[in-house]
Amino acid sequence: MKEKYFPAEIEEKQQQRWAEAKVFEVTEDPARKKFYCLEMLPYPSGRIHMGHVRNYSIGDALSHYQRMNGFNVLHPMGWDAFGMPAENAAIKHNARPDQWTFENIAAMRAQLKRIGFSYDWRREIASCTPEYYRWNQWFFIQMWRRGLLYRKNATVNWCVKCNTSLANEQAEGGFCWRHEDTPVVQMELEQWFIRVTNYADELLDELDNLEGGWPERVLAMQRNWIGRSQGAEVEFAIAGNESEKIRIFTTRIDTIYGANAVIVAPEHELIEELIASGQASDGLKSFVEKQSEISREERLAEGAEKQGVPTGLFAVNPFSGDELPVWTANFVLTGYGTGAIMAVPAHDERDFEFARKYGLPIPRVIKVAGSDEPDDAPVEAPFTAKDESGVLINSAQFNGLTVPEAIKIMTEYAVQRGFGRPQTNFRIRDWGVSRQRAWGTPIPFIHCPKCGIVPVPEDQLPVTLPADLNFNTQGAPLAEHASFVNTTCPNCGGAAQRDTDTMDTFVDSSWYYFRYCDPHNDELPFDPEIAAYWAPVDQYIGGIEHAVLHLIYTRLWTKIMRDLGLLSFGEPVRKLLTQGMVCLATNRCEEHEWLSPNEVIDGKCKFCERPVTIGRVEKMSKSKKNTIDPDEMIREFGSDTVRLFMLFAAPPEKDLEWDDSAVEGASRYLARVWRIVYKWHDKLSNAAEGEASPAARALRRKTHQTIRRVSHDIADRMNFNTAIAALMELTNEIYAFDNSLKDVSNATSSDRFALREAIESLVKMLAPFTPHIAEELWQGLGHNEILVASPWPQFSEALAKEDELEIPVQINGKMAARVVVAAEASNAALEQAVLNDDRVKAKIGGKQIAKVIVVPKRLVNVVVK
RNA sequence: GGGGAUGUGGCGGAACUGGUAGACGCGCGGGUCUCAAAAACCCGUUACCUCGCGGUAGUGUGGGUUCGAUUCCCACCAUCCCCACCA
Repeated sequence: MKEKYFPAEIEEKQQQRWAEAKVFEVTEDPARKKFYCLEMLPYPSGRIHMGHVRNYSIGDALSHYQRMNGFNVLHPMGWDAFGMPAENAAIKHNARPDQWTFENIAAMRAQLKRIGFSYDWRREIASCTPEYYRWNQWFFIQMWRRGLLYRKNATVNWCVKCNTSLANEQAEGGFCWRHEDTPVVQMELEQWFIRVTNYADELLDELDNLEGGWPERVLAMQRNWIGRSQGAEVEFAIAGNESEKIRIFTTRIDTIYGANAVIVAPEHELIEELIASGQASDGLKSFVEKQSEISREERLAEGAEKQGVPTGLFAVNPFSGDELPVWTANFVLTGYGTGAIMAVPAHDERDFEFARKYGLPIPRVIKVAGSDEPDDAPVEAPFTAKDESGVLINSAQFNGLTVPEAIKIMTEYAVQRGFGRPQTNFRIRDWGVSRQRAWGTPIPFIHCPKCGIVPVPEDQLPVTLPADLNFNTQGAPLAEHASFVNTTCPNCGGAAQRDTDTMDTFVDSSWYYFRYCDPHNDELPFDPEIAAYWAPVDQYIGGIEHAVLHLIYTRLWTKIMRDLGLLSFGEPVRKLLTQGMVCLATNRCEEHEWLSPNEVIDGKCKFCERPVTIGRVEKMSKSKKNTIDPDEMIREFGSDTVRLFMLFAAPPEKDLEWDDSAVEGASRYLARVWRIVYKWHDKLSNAAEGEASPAARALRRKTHQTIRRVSHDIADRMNFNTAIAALMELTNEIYAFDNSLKDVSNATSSDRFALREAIESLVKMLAPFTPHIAEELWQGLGHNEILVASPWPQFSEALAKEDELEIPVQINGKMAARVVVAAEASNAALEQAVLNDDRVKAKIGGKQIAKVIVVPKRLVNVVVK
């Protein structure tokens, strides 16, 4: 063992030992408990960044801990390898996207191996390989057969930069998820869709079961996104043409006697008919035209002012028989519900605003239960409560019912009379999965002029991407590749054409971690029996940005796989941790804009010496140049130091600010551990438990308390920061003990026993966080077995127990004194000790003791008057 | 507008189910060692008053519950995130 800590020398050496011993390679073993620890797979952009390092350091710490605790730990890594950057590289540098991608993968894999994460590399997958994406195609065909995949002409989100359509989830607030400055435009296109709505109820309801294992905000975001709303559809006949109906959706059928209008979206088919048949007024035509011209963002940006025009038609309220004017207005949306509503101004904010603006009547039909306000009192503000506080008035035979009763009874009434029915609507839509890109999974269908859409026979999968695509084209490279497109129909044998869309890359990541379970299977995506052993994932770790993207898709896909008979469960992830971002302050120079940390010298710009403005602490990003390169840090300090810093500086779910001094602190700590182990490593043999000095007993107590605390902090809370703090405390105790001995030769056998126990426990417990130095020190202590495959230390309650306790004493809840008592002292003895204490007596003085509250082993509060 | 989260020293953060607020680390100050410096080791570090013993205040703000509140309840303020004319 060397005297000084040189990370570069030991890290590679220990990585080789692990690789040779295959300690991270696992197979199914029904006799052992499994633990599946998963980190979100990266896109192979070319370089690992600090966000990755943090994510994988968290997962690695947990994996090591569970492995040392006897679990059969599956800890894999792979590449989400399809997507736009490869295509952009192909266009820009005339490269091949597959070559570009595989070069990046090689570079990043080498980086991950240098950091020494405990992956089973035999299970590595890349989603751009035919061995992988063939199963995407297989899934599509299974889904097609079950009606879960379909094709329809639809208005889709289109990003002009990506030059492709996007799912709703990828068009956040009207902007492309990859180009935050690029508004999404709407486009008519025939597309492939996955029938998410079949699973909407289940996707929502099962979120309740994830409570406790998933962060509350992710659950809230998913609930929000799925957006279930229960109500009813009601048909209003058009006056004078009773065979024609307008179907409206409402969650408040109880307010229907208060409707003053029916309002349809400007895109509603009724409007189209009116325009087509020449019945539309000029005002209506120009209004509709204007609405179609302005984009979604412009509509929202215009301050959301409500605008509408009457259509000239009237509709009959099926409950009251009233004829209501039919309007069209900008705030009624096509694509949600039926694209038509009834307006009830007295009980809806929007309808109230609209009625005021256009001078429509505002009849009230609900009032506060028990109020003696007259039923025809003018409405000052809409009354929208949907609970028992509202009672129906002005509603014929339904008067007197509470709102919830009325909703139920009036819906039933509508069903009986045949003009309505209960209806549940969702905000979530079917998933548009076609992309007009070339670097993705080809959609395995053939368009035959005679037979229509025909799936590629399963024994002809995969449909592979041609290697010689031409990316320097205005159009779609796949569609222009004649030998790819032109084929024969598997059904009739006639000439036919392949589908030229590719799949959304979120398909790839929807099921990849099941493939890790059985990565080389060439008959199925995975063997259901093998998956049944490893899955579901016990702990998943990744960024919050996937809360409503990947994490909804993968829950959906799991349910589909269950229905295909591949799985026996529908929720893929037991526990989810959304780790915080890695942040750094930005620097800005007037002349040279964003500056990287090493372009700032003494607060001045390196290039022009102008003073630099320090900006906000933000997520590390290339564009703002506030990044720290993991490779540089690891070269300077070693992988262990970088990991230790990241795990110690903040709890995993919080944002982490990079701090050079704190990194040095982490490095200093490891050197400090090294020195004390070096000092004793060859002097701890022949130690016996024997009669221990008080100091040795105290050290043993600290050791066992630390084992208890660290185990709890990792396993039950994933609070690595406090676990590491506990290890630092133990280290300080070891130093104090070492100092108290003055000289190595003073140590008795039992002193050395206590020291050995403390030092060996410390080294073992460092293994999850800083595996290389721990492994090296373990060897230095004379152990031949591999530490990261050795058992976690166990603590003894008896040794962890304190002999004496220092009990705080309060007088009327304020801190007054401390008394030392035996740990076993009874409540009565404790109370007696407190009341006999001179300081306590003095503080009580002449006051009378009203009562004494004794919290065993914790505190005594004397209440005086 | 609806929903979710966060708020503790100079800084990152501790405080388990209501029980000694500030663990651990960074930074800062002091000491030991040294010709000197670095490193290392040791001590101190919420604020205010006090030479010291000690005292007072203190976990965004204002209330409440309790013997006792960073922790529970109510209202408010600030910051961040998600959804948003969704009927």
